[in-house]
Amino acid sequence: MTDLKSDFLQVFTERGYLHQCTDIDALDKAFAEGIVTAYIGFDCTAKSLHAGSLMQIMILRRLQQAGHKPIVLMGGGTTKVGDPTGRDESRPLITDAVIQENMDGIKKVFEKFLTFGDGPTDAIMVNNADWLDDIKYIQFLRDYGPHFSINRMLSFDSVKLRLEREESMTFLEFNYMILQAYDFVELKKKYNCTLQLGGSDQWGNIVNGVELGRRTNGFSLFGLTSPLLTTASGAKMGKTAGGAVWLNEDMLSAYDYWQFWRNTEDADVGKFLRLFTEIPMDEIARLEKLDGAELNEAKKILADACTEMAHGKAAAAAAAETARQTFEMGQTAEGLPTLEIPKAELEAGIPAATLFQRAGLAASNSEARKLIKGGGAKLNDTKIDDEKAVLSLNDLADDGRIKLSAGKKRHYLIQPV
RNA sequence: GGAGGGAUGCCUGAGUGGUUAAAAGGGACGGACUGUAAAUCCGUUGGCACUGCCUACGUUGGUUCAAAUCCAACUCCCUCCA
Repeated sequence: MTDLKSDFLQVFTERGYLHQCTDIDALDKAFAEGIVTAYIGFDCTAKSLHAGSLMQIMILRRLQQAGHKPIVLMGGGTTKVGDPTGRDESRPLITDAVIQENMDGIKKVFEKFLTFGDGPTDAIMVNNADWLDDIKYIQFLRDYGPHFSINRMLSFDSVKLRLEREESMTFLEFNYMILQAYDFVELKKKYNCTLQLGGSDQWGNIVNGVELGRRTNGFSLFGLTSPLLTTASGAKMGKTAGGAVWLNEDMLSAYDYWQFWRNTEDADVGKFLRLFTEIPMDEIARLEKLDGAELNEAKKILADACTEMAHGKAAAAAAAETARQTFEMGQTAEGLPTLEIPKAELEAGIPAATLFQRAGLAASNSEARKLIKGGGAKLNDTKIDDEKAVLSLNDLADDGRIKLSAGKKRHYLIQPV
């Protein structure tokens, strides 16, 4: 690989986003010469994206900062088909109404990371249902079918793995890669989009689009992928005790989001700082060299920066302060997640296990009881010994609340009203 | 259309009439040690009104004192043949 000239690709490489490119020199040239329009597709399978998609979001943000135009492609159409990539079995079919709802939720995230508008480098968001919904089947087959070889399609990982594992794959899913390829061509025609970005698992799909564009219209398109992110211990990015690390605040509080980043493994701190923050490289180099416990400072900076971007400065500061009081001072902090409960109910007495369950610290009463039995449950920072303990107004702390803790990290306030 | 194989808890996977809420591993959660890290060790891992009861081994029905285990039908998956 020759030296890169474009700002974007330099940053892209140095921060660790680069995995593969169809033609990096030509792409570099394009970036250096003018505005490049690039897109990433997102599935609408949930109401919010989670941390697993954050790298792709950051890439679009970087792209825009470097003076190029990002397109967020919502897979309103392709979600109806379902991407088989990395899937052991077919996804359940999602209805149009759910897809719409999911799209609305996902949009909110992008507004925090990108600037949308009509300007030359303003981001736009488009929905592939706009062109996929009205495809004429025979026409489509005749126009695009001849450019896809079944032999080749069977050799793609998304298909091959499924076949090897002896899992069934429907014709519906088999078509996904064709539609994604078609998306790229359509975006080129509509918006002069010449680059598709994505995770390395999307490579096959992306290459298909590049080739389809060349064969049908002689377009010169590019594909650029980023590594699939796992933590140092091999876990998939974006999962934690409570489930997925959602980016929308109504799905995961800013405090929990901050905690997620604060709990990053040592070995990942440098990588995460590069990928998920905009802290300058020399500063990151300094931070990741910190030794032992000092590295915790770097984790806080990481958590601050990430939370700021997703939830705003104020929310990030509040989350950091809550964490500081809770973990460093051992106090009961204002900003902890709080459950309100009618005073009368508490007066009558509530089993501790029930309260843990209602606060979401345990999935069921049994689980809560096991937590208490295992010595992991605390009431106002004191271990609960009796799994049948009943809480009442007598258990309120001096500030009139109850603090419940499950393990060392998960805390909840119970506020009588 | 025909022949054969299969479906077990969050996942992988053992179990082929009672001692099975179901081996083992993984994951997850909790504890100890730490630095809100990793590694390691220990414990827990279907639900509930919890020394008991209920639900569970693809679905439905049957045999039996007793079924994840035997039988029948059905559903879905896989392989081979046409």
